[in-house]
Amino acid sequence: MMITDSLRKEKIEMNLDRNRVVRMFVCGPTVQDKIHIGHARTYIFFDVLARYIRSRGYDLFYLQNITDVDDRIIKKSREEGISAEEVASRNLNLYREILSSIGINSINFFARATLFMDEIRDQVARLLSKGHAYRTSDGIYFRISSFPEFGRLSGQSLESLISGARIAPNENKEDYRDFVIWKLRKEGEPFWESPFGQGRPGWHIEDTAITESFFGPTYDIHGGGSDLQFPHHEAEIAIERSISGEEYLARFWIHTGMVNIRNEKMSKSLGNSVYVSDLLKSYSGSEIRMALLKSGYRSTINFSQDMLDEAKLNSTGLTTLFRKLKNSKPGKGIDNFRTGWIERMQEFLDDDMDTRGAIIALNEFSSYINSNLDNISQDQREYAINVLQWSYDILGIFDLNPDSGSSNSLIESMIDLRNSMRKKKDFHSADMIREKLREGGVYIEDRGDTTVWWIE
RNA sequence: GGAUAGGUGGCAGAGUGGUUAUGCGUGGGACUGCAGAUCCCAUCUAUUAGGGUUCGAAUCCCUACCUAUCCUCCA
Repeated sequence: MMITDSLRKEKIEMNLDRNRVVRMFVCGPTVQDKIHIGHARTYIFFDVLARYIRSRGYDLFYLQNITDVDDRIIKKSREEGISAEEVASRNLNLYREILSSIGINSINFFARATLFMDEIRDQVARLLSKGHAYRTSDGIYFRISSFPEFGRLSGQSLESLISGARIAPNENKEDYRDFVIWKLRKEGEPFWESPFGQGRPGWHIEDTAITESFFGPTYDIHGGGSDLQFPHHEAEIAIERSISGEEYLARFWIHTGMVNIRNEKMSKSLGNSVYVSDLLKSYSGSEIRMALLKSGYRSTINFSQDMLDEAKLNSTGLTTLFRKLKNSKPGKGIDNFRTGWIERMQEFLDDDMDTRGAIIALNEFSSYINSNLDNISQDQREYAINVLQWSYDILGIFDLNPDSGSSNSLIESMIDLRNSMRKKKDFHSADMIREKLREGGVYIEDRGDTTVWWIE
């Protein structure tokens, strides 16, 4: 399959190896607060990518880090009078609940940074001994001048970073572009022991320590939001390659676009964050997935209520189709029945994970089956159910509604009674039964001489 | 100022030289006792502006204007 590699800045063949584990790492959140729709966009995309790669016969290990110690978490712990560890644990639990609500089930391991202190200290020590890092009075810094390729991923040259710089000067640093890898302990902050003094890790080195301990110095896929390209992913590359001497850190770099609100990025200061937990009050996880997967993964999404409402319609349509297929009676079959729908979706996904194209193909499939629903044979019906099942497994943009049509003698007999009323043209009584069923949460639909029902 | 994406109908959003996708919306029709779902047809005189290349440009080139993201908090 083809994928746009952020480092090479072109669409290239993603040649993975079926004979060994495919290693994918995606930058997870700092567990300081609830996650917003922008996080969801990124994690839903990589969830689909992971599912798809696996469906193609690869054994993929999907690793995600969790930043569970940082300035914002510490700030929050002070505000609430509880430990930073408690803040992090609480938000991590919330995070995992939300992931499961939006159908993200592909992550093999969540690596909390604070559980990898040995590996972090070890990386700091190796960088120091190789001359890639140095001590100051407030911490240990990575020496950016020792890694000339810094800036390649984000298209920034070291020089241009000087002219556009808007960072506060720090006289402790040799060069203000240097970044911290170990922060020495400050009063009232959590700290860990280390040979270079009590303190806590800098952000960038957490991820390299985690990936090195799971995958070694190189791995296959590194993903994350495009806002992490600079400086975070640049720093990861600089750290790990300085340590390993390898030509690369990850073979493929994949970045998702931002989700904007009214044309602006979500941020705390603008107060425009849309939290997933709030959306889940009105929309299902699969509807949220539909809304986000309808755009190409690299494009900026301008979030709106309309977008979700439209996705909800799309999603419901597919759920309805699945329900009908499960309940309808087979017909004689139609000639020249069109197949190849899964292959068509695969073509889209093989071309830079075009989920939007795959959804369009799925909608066409939906129209086609709906048009022929009363005529398709048992085999054709099973094929159609397979297509939907496959789409559900990979994209997760609608629901399979397992409750519908299962045998329930009370409901069935009420429907039989209603249909005999209808035959006698006693529509008043028939409508009353329908009303009663609806009060009990049972929806029915007359299709020719059969009646389909489901529970919402 | 630098880097990177873009600017397409009422809205969202494809399309890298030659029948103007697709979804939502809107109008009409079919089906139905009704409802629901679905299907069909139509509709919205759409390509930021100005030049250029070409038989032909949304697509390639130039200029201008505009927008977003990044340039050490960030998914």
